[in-house]
Amino acid sequence: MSIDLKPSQALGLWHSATLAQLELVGPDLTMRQLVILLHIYLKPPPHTVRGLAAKLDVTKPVITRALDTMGNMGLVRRVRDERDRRNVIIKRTVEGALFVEKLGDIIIREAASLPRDGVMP
Amino acid sequence: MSIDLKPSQALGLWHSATLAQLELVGPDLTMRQLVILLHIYLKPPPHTVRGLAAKLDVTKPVITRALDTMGNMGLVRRVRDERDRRNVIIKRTVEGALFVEKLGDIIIREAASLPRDGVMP
DNA sequence: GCGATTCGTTACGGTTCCGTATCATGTTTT
DNA sequence: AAAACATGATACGGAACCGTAACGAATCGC
Repeated sequence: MSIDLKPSQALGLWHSATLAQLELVGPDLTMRQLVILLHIYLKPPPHTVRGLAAKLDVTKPVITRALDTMGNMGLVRRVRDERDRRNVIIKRTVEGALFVEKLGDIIIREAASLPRDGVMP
Repeated sequence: MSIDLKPSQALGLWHSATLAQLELVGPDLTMRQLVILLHIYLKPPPHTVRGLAAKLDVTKPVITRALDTMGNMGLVRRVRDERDRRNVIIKRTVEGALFVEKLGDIIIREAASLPRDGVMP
C-alpha cells in the first residue's frame, strides 16, 4: 500500500525533516549532491559517472565535483573499472551507509512526530 | 494519527521527491533557502529576519541573502514594519504560495507512487 | 537630549558551485 | 596501425554561498 499524504502533512514533513537534516549534513551539501548520494545507496550498482549523470539529468562535471566532495567526506569511494578502464565505479562506504541511515532515521522520526492532518473542527 | 515510515520508504520518498523538486526549484535554491521558504509559508506570521534566523539557527546574513534571492524570484516580499521601523516583515506572495503548493504536490505524488515497503518474500 | 541597544544590511576574503569547452586516457572500429 | 569514439577529469569565467565583522538607521532608557 502506498502512502497518502495531505498537503499540510507533506510540507510539514519536508520542512521539519530538512531542517533536522541540515544539522547532520551541514550547509555544504547541495540538494543535487544529496540526491546523488541517495541514488548511489538506494539503487542497485554498479554506478558510473556517466550513468549517474544520465539518470539524474545533470552534466558530468556535476557528478565529478560531487564525488570529490563526498569522497573527501568519506561517503563514497572511486574505483577504476578494470574491465573497461575508462569507467569509474562508485562504491559505497561504511561511513556513507551510516550517514544515509541517519538521514532515514530523521525522516522517520519527523514523520512520526507530525501532527495529525487537521481539518479543523 | 501520525505517519509510520519504513526506512526504505523514507529514503525512497526523499530521493524521488527531491529529484522531482529539483526540476522545479533548479540547482540554485539551497536547502537552507528552501527551509526558510517553507517556514514563511507554513508557520504563522509575522516573520522577521531576526526571528527566522533564531528559529532556523542560522546567521542573519543567511536570511538576508535568502530574501534577496527569493525576492528576485517573486517568492517573498519585504515590508518595513511601520510600528518599529527597524524591523522588516516578510510577506507571502501569490507566486510563492503557488510555488510551495507545487512542492507539496510533488511530495504527495511521489509518496503515492512509492513502492510498497517490501520485506521480499 | 544622548548614549546604549537592537535590527537588518553590507563588506570582506575565501570557498564552492554552475555550465561550457577542452583534455588525457582508454577502447572500438576499420 | 590509425582513426573514431567514449569516459571521466580539468580549466575557465562567472555567480552564489559561507561566516565574521562592521555599518547606518531606529528605538529605548536614563
